[in-house]
Amino acid sequence: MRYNPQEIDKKWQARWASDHLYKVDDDNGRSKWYEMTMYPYPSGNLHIGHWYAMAPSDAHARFKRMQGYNVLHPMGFDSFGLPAENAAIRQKVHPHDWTIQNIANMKRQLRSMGTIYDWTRVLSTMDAEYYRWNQWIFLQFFKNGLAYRENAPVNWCPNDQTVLANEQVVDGKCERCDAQVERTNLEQWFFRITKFADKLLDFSKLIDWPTRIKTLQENWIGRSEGVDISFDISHLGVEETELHTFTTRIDTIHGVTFMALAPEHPLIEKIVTPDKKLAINDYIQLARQQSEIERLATDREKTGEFTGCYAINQLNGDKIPVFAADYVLLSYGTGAVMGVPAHDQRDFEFATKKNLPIKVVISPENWNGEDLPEAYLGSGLLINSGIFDGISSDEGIRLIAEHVENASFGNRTISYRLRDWLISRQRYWGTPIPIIYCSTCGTVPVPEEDLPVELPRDADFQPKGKSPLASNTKFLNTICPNCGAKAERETDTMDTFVDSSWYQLRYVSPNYDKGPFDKQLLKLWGPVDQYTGGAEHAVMHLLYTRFFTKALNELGLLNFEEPFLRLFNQGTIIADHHKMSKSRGNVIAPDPFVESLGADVVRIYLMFLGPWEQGGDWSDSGIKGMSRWVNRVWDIAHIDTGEFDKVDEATTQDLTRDTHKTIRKVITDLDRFHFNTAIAAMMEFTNKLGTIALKKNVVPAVWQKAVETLLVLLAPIAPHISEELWERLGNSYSIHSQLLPQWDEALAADKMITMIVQVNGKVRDKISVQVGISEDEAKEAALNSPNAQGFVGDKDIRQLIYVPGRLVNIVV
RNA sequence: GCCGAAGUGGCGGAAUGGUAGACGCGAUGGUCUCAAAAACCAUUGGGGGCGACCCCAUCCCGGUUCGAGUCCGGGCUUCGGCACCA
Repeated sequence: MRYNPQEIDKKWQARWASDHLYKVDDDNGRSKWYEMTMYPYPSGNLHIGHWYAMAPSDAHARFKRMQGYNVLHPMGFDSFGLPAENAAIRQKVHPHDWTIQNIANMKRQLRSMGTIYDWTRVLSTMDAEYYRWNQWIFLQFFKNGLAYRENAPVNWCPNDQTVLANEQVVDGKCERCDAQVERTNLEQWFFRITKFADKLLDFSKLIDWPTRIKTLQENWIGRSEGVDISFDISHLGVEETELHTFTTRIDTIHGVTFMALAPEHPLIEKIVTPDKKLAINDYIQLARQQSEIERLATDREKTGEFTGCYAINQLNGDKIPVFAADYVLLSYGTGAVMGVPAHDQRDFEFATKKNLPIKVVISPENWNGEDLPEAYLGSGLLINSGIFDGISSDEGIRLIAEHVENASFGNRTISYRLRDWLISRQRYWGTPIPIIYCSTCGTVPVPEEDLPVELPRDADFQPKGKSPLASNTKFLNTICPNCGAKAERETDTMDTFVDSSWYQLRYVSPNYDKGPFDKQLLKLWGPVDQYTGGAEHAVMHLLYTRFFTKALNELGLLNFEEPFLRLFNQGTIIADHHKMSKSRGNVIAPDPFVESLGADVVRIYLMFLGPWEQGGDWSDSGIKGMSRWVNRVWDIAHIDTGEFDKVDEATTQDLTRDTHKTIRKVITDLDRFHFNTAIAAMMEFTNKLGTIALKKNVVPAVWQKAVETLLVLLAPIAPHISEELWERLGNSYSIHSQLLPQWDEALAADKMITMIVQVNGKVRDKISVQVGISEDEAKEAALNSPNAQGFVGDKDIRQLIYVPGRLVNIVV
């Protein structure tokens, strides 16, 4: 009887389903372990990248289960989003129907992997019973000032006819459709994530996150301490009497020779002098056509236009020309820069281009007044700085900040690169924002009891520059919940990152209808102990969900502050040394391999390819090795020990030792996601069993134990074949309800070891010695080694290095 | 430009500062077969020697150490992320 994966996979998948083997009890007396992998977008097919994320995480969750934990390892679908809407536009399929079909297919594929997902807990974000709680959370945020509406410049994708967050613009192009992004203004809903900037910088409550991800988030938040300093423009006769700018280098304030405003800065239109108006308007038009990313390109020449106006530096009375310059961003700081060409490289380039004076206020070492070839960014003694001359620039930062605060020219402040989270989408396939606009009462939140605001099935979702919901009058027209007058609904929907910002809370009680989650059950399960997923979500998803957790915590809805205590990022899988892509034609489809070789072989290969953390290189020939191994395990499990007639005590002891060594290696490796080396250890063990099977020289009971151990260790990785062989060996169902064996250090310990004999650090001999050998005995044995003696000769022995259990190094 | 990760046989990859190349793929030879496939056995970093063995070898150049793939300094290359952040 040969191993027949097609039959065995189906047999056990059906049995596990009908027995509800993976149904999770909320409280079964064991310690909880909540392990999640990032849920997929239901694009229609699980590709090998999905498998690469899910098979190892499933194996790890199974491993924890067999360690005795009560494991929750759920699965769901990120089912709102643009691809469904694009498919609807292209293929005239309703996004709902398209997504439902895809989910059905992907569920089938996920089952074919032999996963432990509890399908009674599956969630899908497009369900009204899910997104109503998006709306509910939105209302809580709104009531607590964490959601607000503002007219703001946004990235506009002309192709998708929609707004993109800065984070979703890649290389000046739309992340999803690659169209060149433009800039425009719209009324948008925001979540006030910036309020949590400092809390998000605090990683102290995390148990284990990659430093890399923490650094990325730190840089993304981009906290910098500085001074908000104002320049006097009261003489210009406009409403504003001061021009505010943020600087981290207040010590260079006396070196300001120009001001640069972002072209979109509202002040520009007001202050521009009549003779400059034409040129400025042209410049603003030009800047508007450029995406933010284009404007930020470092190799670009600095451009700008003089507004004809001057601002007054209140520290020294200098008259400073004000420019519009597109290297200044409206979205950072105050949208205005004080230009200090001598001590900032960008300002230096701008000043050079515009022939502006370069005034040195920090003296570089050994500087004797010549022109600077580039900006001097270092510290030094202040010069040309009035009463601050002669003090160090580092001290200047403190003293001048104090001075401007006392003089009411400015305030010490903290600026962040992080911007508030724009959640409005002018799209159909998403969560409607639960807001009503009334001509009398203004912006009115939908009462909680009226939730969900359901997404209507019929809508014209062809993009027309505004939300498809705006053309659905049945949806649009409503009654003001406040005064009963005719009113209109908000027609924007929410960013799908809202869905994924709290889904981990919903899995705990996916059908709960009195709130987003059952608080009691969440006390039991939350927070997530282990999260796994790709590093591409380092800043967006992971930052947003941390923000949600902290905000819900602050609103008293959660008793913890971090969503994911441990995070593991797997690498990406490539094929034949290249990134998989349709154009290259090297995309691996998992289904054919599952059909021909079985799910277990595909699972094993994905985990064997390389370290999970670093990704792996798939090759069609490599997977054959896994098939061979699994077949060898099959054969070994079928060996009849009745024929073992040359029993040898020493070999039997070796087998016991190898069994315990293998347990130790596999368990410690699986715990740390080192699947590849755990599998290698099991292969080695299999090879040893194969040799023994030929020699028939061990005690049958020890053999039996060794084979069963191998199967139990294999179970998390290859659930089907291990279950089948477990049954064939006469054990009771199910192997997946077994506990992993414990290893015994004493039994795993070697008796004889190979000791290395080195002469001057070079290996000259390998001798077999007792484990407990004393230092003196070891040294003597080393000196007596004939091989080593040949290299020592009659030279003086200067030193003998002894490393217990390892080597002796003879230094001559 | 900045930040991060990585560079080891023909290939994917193993190696608490202590036997470099575990495990697997591929290749070569053999067994089985009419033949092939599959499977199994053996060999497989390069060079030298009849041989026990010897020399060289972990991107490059230095350093620390009895001993470096591993630690330190400098450089090169690849991949990933971020990027005029005032």
